[in-house]
Amino acid sequence: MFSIGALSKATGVKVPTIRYYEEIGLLPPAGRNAGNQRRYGQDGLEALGFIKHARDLGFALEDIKVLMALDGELGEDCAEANRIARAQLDQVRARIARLQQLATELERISHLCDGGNGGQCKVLTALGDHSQCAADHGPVRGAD
Amino acid sequence: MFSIGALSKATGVKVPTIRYYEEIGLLPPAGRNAGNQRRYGQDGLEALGFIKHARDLGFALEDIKVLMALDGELGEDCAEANRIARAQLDQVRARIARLQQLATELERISHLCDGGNGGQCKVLTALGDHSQCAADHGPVRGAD
DNA sequence: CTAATGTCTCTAGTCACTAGAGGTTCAAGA
DNA sequence: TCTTGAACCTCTAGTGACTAGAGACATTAG
Repeated sequence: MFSIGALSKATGVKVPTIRYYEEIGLLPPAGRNAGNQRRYGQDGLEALGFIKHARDLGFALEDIKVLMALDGELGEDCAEANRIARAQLDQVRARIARLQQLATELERISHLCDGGNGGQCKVLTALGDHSQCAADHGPVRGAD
Repeated sequence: MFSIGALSKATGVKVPTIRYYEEIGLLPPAGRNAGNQRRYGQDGLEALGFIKHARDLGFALEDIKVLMALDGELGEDCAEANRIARAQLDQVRARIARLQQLATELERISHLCDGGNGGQCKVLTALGDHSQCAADHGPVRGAD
């Protein structure tokens, strides 16, 4: 039996985060001891480990909820799990492409300063003027 | 003179977002017409354009605030602007590296399903078990 | 003049946590 | 057994960068 602190150490997930996961229904409500403190068994450890790893891979909590539900189903729907994983992969690839454009653009802007300051900051000018951009970078939004 | 809607169209920043920028002090409070509606001039257009472009490049609103303050200073502190731009570039590069590891890991997990389902979903197993991972990917956190 | 669209303020919701207050329980040492 | 300090409890509020909606007022085209 683990306390919440022991579970936290074992998984690397912070204590308030574990409570938060329980609150939003991602983790089933933990059993309590006589003093109302949470106690976890092996299944709790495994569930939180799953969540942690999936989060590290960039999955949204909603996706993780679906994946965990699949895990409990008869036959474990591999197709659906794979679909979610591939969708996540697509997102990650898209984000990489996007960030690479930004890196290129930022490098360009950054080099404008290398030659010194001719009365006006070219970095600020470049940041203000999209039309100077080589590529048509759009916005990057969304989490990890 | 632009209305807030016209400014929105001109810059691609949504109307509530413009009001939000004003609220947090990123944009100076707009002048109002007789009916209490915001009216913007060329300077408003330029300021919002600057913000939009910087946001597209991934800068945080706080950084943008600093950059805009620099822009108004005598001599325009190029060194400081450049420092912020380079810091942003470093962040972007780090995020790219991180995401590339994740993509590799997700590809591996995703391929586990290609051979069909032998009674247990290997995707779910792989997601649950970090020890199967080739690289030691950590968490990816933080916005763009 | 009327109807439709635009704008106003205000509140609350999003995501995935994080921080802090104020109180209770546990575990180890004296 | 007592004490102390760490760990735990619940609850509220804050983060960043918006987004959504309600209900009211303003503008504009026909």
